[in-house]
Amino acid sequence: MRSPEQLVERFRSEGLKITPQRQLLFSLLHDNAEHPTAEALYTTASAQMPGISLRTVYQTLTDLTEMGELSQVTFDGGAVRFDPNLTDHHHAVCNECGAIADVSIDHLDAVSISEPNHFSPSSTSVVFHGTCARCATPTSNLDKPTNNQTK
Amino acid sequence: MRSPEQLVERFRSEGLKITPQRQLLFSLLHDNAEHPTAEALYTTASAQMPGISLRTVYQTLTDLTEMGELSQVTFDGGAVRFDPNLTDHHHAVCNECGAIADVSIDHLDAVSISEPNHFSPSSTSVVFHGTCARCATPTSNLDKPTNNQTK
DNA sequence: TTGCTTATTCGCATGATTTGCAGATTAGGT
DNA sequence: ACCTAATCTGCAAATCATGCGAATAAGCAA
Repeated sequence: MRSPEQLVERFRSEGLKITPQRQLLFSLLHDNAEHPTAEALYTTASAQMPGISLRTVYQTLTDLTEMGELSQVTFDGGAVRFDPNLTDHHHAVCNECGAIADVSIDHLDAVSISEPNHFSPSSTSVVFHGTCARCATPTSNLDKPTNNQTK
Repeated sequence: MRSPEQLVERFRSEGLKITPQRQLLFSLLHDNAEHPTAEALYTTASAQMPGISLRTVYQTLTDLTEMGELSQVTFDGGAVRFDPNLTDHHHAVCNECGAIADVSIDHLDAVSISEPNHFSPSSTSVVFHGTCARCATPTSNLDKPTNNQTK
């Protein structure tokens, strides 16, 4: 996703209005690597802007997705999560705390479908499930984030 | 998933009852490579057994999943789909018709996470999006299945 | 076969997530 | 300051899934 400033420019140039709700969401999403759900963003946004509507959060997220500024991802059937990272990347989901990390992958080009089934892939996504560094460390469990997994 | 006969044995040995509803679902799931949703199974089951409850379908699917006879998969935030294929495999989703094919993958072991982020993956799943053989063929579009994608 | 016990089925209510709709509000230009 | 279209908001409703209690039936024993 572009910077809040660039998004303001883009919205202006497309005749869309710059509202405080949108600006807040721009800033909450900027460089956000937490893959938040709409509810999570709503909670955070509400703290800074009491009265903002969940409906508006959904609307803005949908708009940004349609503009290609966000992508949506879901893991294991939970709620949709929003990802402002537009670079080519994949995800690692921690089974313990539910954290989702962006990861780059080497040698993905080596992966191929075994059977000659004539499927023409246009994109490939990889999801790792496992244990994140924080949860793997036996010491200082106090620092562990609570489980954010939806399902 | 095991054969319906083997499942009957397993259920018996665990003190579970063999009901006609369960037997029907065993047969509908056996060798089923369509990755059906609970609703889809309910529709098919209802044709053969009018009056069967959607609740029972969900219940049986959950039971089989907890027994390790089925796995659940979701793509792009749609409804949960059930997969009786217990072998190590991945999926190819057709963007046109929504069909989901099981695929085996070569050289998956070559894939690795680039960053030294200390994430310990216990499993890796790959999903290809693209065009299936049937939809890629310009001729005989009449044979094309209708779009089954949920979202 | 009859009857008993308990698992199972069924239908409805409920929960979670997301979208549709319509009226109130406001950004941005005149 | 005023206008108008875009936006926000709250609520209803759609979709998918699960909890719960009453009715039913499978499997066993006599």
